[in-house]
Amino acid sequence: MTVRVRFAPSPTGELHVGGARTALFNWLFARKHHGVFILRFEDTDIERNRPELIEPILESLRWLGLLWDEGPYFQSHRMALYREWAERLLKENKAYRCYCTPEELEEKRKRALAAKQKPKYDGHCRHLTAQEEQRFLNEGRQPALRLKVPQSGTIVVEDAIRGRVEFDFSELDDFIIVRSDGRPTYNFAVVVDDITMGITHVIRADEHLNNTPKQILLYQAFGYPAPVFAHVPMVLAKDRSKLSKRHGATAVFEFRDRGILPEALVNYLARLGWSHGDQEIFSVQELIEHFSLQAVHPSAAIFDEEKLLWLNQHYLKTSDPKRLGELLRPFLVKLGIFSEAEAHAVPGEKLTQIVVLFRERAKTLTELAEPARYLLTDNFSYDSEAAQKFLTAEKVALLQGLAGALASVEPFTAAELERATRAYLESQGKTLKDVAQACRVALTGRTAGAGLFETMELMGRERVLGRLSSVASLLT
RNA sequence: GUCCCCAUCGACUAGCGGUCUAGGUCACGGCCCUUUCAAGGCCGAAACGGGGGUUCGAAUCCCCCUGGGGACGCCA
Repeated sequence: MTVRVRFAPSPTGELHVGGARTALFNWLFARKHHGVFILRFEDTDIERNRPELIEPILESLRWLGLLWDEGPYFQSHRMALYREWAERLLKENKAYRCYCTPEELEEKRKRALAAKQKPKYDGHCRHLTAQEEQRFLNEGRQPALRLKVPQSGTIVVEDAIRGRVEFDFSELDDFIIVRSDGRPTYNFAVVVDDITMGITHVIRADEHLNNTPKQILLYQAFGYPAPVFAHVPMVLAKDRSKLSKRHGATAVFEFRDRGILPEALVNYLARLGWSHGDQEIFSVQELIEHFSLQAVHPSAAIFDEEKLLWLNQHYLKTSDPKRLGELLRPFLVKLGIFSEAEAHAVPGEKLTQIVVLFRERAKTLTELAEPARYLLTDNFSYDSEAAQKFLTAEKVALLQGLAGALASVEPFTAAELERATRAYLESQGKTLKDVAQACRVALTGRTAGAGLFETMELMGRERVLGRLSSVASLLT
């Protein structure tokens, strides 16, 4: 049987890293088993739905490379189907109409909670007579539909990650499957969808484990075998609480915008809660090859940005510089270094050179783009502390002399520049160490950076000579 | 309150009864390399939550406690 899995977000927020990991596990599982990865939007909650979020979620998945084979489907387009399936349960006497109002139910729930009891529906409408129903109808009440749940017994969930999990029917109640306005509830729509879409493996977040017995009951009511369930552990913030906005970046887009590479996020997310021996770095191909639900660690995992950053740097160091250079352009704009048009006009070769020179010093594309400010423009500032420390009168004189020595270097390459610089310093009885930092500050405004001569080459003769000879103006 | 899940270094994890004086990675500390910062190399500190069992033997199996998380909606 072909493996068919689905990722089913609800369009109530951006795609966050927890959801992204769930999607990734589904995708990997599908690819590994040559199966089908289906995308489905669970948008039956008309109050909280935000249709404008659908495209960003799709774009997040595309950016991560998690392309779906089928869909996206929308539950909101499948209302007739749900109605039909609900009708069937009603006809077979497996479900019944409930005329209790949300207000009445809320009242009962509060009372139960206050009495420190588990809130459960009391079966009030389970055995209504025709006259009673008519009376409710006359009052103008719109019934919801509830599933008849056995009062006793147990139901077993065989979870691919957690093993056997047992639930007692006494924990369950006759839950609502269709709202009084005719829209299906989550548990009902999910099961109808998973059955009709032929889902073989339900890989989803841990928080749904408690819903699973209800869903299995629905499978039984419909007379279909349940799929394999796999509940993946939650992704937690540093303080062990559920990841949320107050913890900083959580949305996939935020990481993209900060200059995280998709392959780094994918690698990180895959390795969060899953492992394959001691291996840390995985290509997508390796991930597909080695992924298994059995190897998913069952406990919740804390999202560690430091490790993500380390992986990001790894991919910055090892990816094709040309590709990375092109990725830099939007960051040039975002950092205010260039206008859109200017960023577009920067020769690709320059960007590639920046990548090669700085990739070992940057953890993100943002950091990688930063040096372009002093490399490619004159609109940069000097670190006054550094200037004060390194640009002494003696050093300034030396640098001005150096400007003269470098004026006619040909070609203007790192190797030639180093030769000329060392020769000049030797003639002055100085070493490179004596002037390197001062020179760096004069050229870049800062004390940290790439190799001095490589920096000069990339900067170009005009900027180097100009900055060295005008260095006196920086004296304070 | 009830139910469910989880429990190895600060973090992610390896470990699936003896090979564990518990391994790897991130972060952290030190040293080396070095024109700075990085990168890299080497070294180091750092964990089986507690208590009972089972067993010749337990990080590994069972129970209890504790701790953390989740669910208990006409939300998903």
